[in-house]
Amino acid sequence: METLTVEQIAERIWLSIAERRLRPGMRLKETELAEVFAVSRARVRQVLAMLERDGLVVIESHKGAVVAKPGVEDAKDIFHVRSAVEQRVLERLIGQLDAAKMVEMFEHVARERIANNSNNQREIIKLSGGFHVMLAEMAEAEFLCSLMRDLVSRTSLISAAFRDSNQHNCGPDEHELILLHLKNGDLQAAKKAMADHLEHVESALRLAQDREPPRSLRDALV
Amino acid sequence: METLTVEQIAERIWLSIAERRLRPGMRLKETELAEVFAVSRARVRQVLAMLERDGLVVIESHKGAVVAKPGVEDAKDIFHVRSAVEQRVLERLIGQLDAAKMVEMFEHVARERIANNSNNQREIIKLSGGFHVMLAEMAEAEFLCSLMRDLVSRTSLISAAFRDSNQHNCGPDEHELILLHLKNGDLQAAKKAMADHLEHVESALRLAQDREPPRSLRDALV
DNA sequence: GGTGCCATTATTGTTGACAATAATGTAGAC
DNA sequence: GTCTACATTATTGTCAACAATAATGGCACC
Repeated sequence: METLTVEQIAERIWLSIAERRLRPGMRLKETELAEVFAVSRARVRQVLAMLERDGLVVIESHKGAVVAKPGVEDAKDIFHVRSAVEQRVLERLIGQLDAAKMVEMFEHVARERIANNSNNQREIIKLSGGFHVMLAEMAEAEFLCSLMRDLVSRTSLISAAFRDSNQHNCGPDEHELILLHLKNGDLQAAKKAMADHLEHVESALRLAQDREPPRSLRDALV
Repeated sequence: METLTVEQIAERIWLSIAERRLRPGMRLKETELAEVFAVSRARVRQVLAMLERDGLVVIESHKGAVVAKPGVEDAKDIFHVRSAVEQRVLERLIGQLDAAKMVEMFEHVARERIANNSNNQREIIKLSGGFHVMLAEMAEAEFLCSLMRDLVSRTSLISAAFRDSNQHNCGPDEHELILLHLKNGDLQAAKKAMADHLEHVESALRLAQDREPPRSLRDALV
């Protein structure tokens, strides 16, 4: 059996969080993860460090890692920053588009639709986040790209923490609408569609109050 | 002698980059760093991973770490995102201010001025970047804070790469002006002052062309 | 019976040795 | 003399054992 790379393990954990199999506040013991993924603890440590930088887990010295538990304020801030960054991505993207990129983008949405129809939750999660990262990549701005990756992973966590059901909330139709406006070269319409899309995602959550039950006795008291 | 922590080493390296003692493209060998700071290679590795996430170094598999060499486009993008984020920080900050914070902020500027007068380059660099991070901290938004830290460190690198002399370019006067507007509760004026300040910093650089001489033969040819 | 203290255990943090990989230098063939 | 193939070296990647720390449970004492 091939040993998993750091990135592969990180993605697996990210997916588990997005699928709400790993809930905010849950502890991630190094030895446990090492056994599950059949790798050394050193590698698990790298993975956890990476997940921490993406805001998915928090690590306390000599205490270990737990899945991060974003508050309502965190969520609102991230959505606000994200909408600003997505606008910036579109601004840059409109000047960098060509036919090949356009095709690739529509193909991505097509894959989203297939996953949606077959109700493949894992693929749906990967692809709907991936759409926004792809836009940033095609804008060919290194920093925007890494920032978007960060924002998407944090959004996944927020979505997992505050969403009611296991249903995804980032459908292919709205993505396609953005692409259509881009294809027409209508930047303003694309930005509007993006803003609406993000607002739909945010409003699908219950950000009014912290509804999450505490994960442990400690959480209930602290 | 006390062994240095990961953060301390990272700061030392960051300072060296900001002071242009470490130039973009320079190689950072693990064993070398381990000797210099008298720590194990494992710790150096953690430091390098941290610096990579901050965009200060790039790590290639089996090749090692080199000081990042931002391009003009990178620089412009980072400044653009930064100005947007700084505006957001001020918006949040205006609602979170109290007398104690105000005092602390003016004290920070006072320290900047002292460092400026005594021409203590190291302190100047630390404090002028620290000013913006402090603002984000006082806005009490976790994500904005970590994002600002990231942006400030990337800005330091850009500044080191594109600035002509070793002179700093983020003086205390403009910082104080922002604080005065905040004290008066004039958000618009504060935002304007911040935008002007960032523009001054950016225009002090030579972003028109890549002036950096190549760091190695390879760079000159590739 | 409750409470504070100490021993035990579980978990993280650190280190040095070893393996894998890429860069460098060298010798031989043409 | 130049080029290619091979050996050497330098550097990074990986791991498993050890040390340090915090959580747990038991015991005496009040």
